[in-house]
Amino acid sequence: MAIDTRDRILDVAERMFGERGFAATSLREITAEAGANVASVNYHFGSKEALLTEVLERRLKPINARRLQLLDGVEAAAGSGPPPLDAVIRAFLAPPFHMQRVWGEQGQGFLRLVGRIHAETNEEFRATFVKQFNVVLQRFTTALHRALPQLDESDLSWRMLFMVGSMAFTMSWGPTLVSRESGAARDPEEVLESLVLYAAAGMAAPVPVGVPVLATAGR
Amino acid sequence: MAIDTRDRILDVAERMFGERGFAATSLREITAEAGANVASVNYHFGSKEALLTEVLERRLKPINARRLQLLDGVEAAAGSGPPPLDAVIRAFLAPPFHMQRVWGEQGQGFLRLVGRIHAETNEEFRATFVKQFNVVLQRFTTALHRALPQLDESDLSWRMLFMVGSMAFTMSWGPTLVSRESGAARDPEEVLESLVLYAAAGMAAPVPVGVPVLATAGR
DNA sequence: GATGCGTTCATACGTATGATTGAAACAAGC
DNA sequence: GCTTGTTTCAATCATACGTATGAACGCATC
Repeated sequence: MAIDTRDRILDVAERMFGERGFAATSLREITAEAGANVASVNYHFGSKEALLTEVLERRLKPINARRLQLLDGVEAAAGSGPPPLDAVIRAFLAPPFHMQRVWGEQGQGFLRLVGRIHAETNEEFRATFVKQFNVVLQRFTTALHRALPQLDESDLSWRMLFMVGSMAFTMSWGPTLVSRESGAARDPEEVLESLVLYAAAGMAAPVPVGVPVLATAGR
Repeated sequence: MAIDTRDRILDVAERMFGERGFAATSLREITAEAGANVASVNYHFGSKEALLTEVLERRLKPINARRLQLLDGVEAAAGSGPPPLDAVIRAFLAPPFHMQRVWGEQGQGFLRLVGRIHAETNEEFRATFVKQFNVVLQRFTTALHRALPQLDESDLSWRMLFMVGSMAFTMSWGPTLVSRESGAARDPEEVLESLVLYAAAGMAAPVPVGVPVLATAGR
């Protein structure tokens, strides 16, 4: 075999988890396709869940690191003023799309998995996943708040949820769409730019009119 | 028991599929909680997959019917002119949020399931799901195209993907977020309005400038 | 060429799964 | 009160699962 058993397992698991989901993929399928023994997963990773964690971390760490790096650049360029909205958004959205190109076909499987991971596994695992994400989220929340001072905390949180949703969904379904409708096919970079444009406009949408109800005494 | 075994199974399955996912939920767990025998699922529905189909259709049919009904109203009001963008978007997004109120807590479980279903099950099942959705998608694509004539077909498709992504993600994660950060908590109707505002702005974002390839992706 | 160590292997364990069966319980019509 | 059709039940099926075990292998180092 060309590469390490451990890496082959990671690659195959990444793709299969992305295609069928975590629970629906058996270790036997993974190891069979990876040309390894069933026991090798438990030898190298300890358990199926630990394998998933490893699959995610392998890709997620550099992505999140890159996000922070890009944000650093954006904030440095902005000096003491508010950072440009689209630059902040691009710093957040670009890394996964770029990795897609760097990692090739393998990376694509991972993106689908990330799109899925939000929906799969149990609550505690989601918590682990979110935790890893928390530093990034914190930094970008602050930056976006500076770029959009007219939004209150609640509006900003929801709009970030919307943005992440678009991203996750695009990662998970984009490949399917591209392969089906040739009309909509485009380069990942183009999709990224479309998404940045869309998200920036959505983020900058007018503040919701102060609905009279407003029983939120807490603020 | 108060109601039919069949309905009890549907209710429990809806909630459990939403909470843990399809593959990770066993028929035994469902029937145990529903106070029914394991065999009852196969008696009433034929298989586990058929149960999922039934769970989805029960809620999805009225939602999609309502979407088309609302769109009819919007288009009738617009006469021969282009329909207002936010009205079209609201016609699409409102039904699931309204049903959430009508159906109460049960409906919430369903929304999470819908948010998930995009990511779960095999490809063929996704196809079935999409097919049911196709008429709705077609109608709304046309309407949006009339509201946004400056967008070409490809841009429109991608932006609709972004919009559906926000919606699905919000359905799946909204409840979790609301329960965690009390600061972000709000009425489903308010969330809907935020989402409509966000999506309308994103949809109406300026057409992407025709960038020539622009290979300088990462600064 | 023996030793030690990281890796891979065939194989088995106990459990859980979705599905099926045939009998029992039930309700309704006559 | 028997009949008929529907629904529920306990029990069982074959299969698949994640994990564990201990022996074999590859290959350095001595």
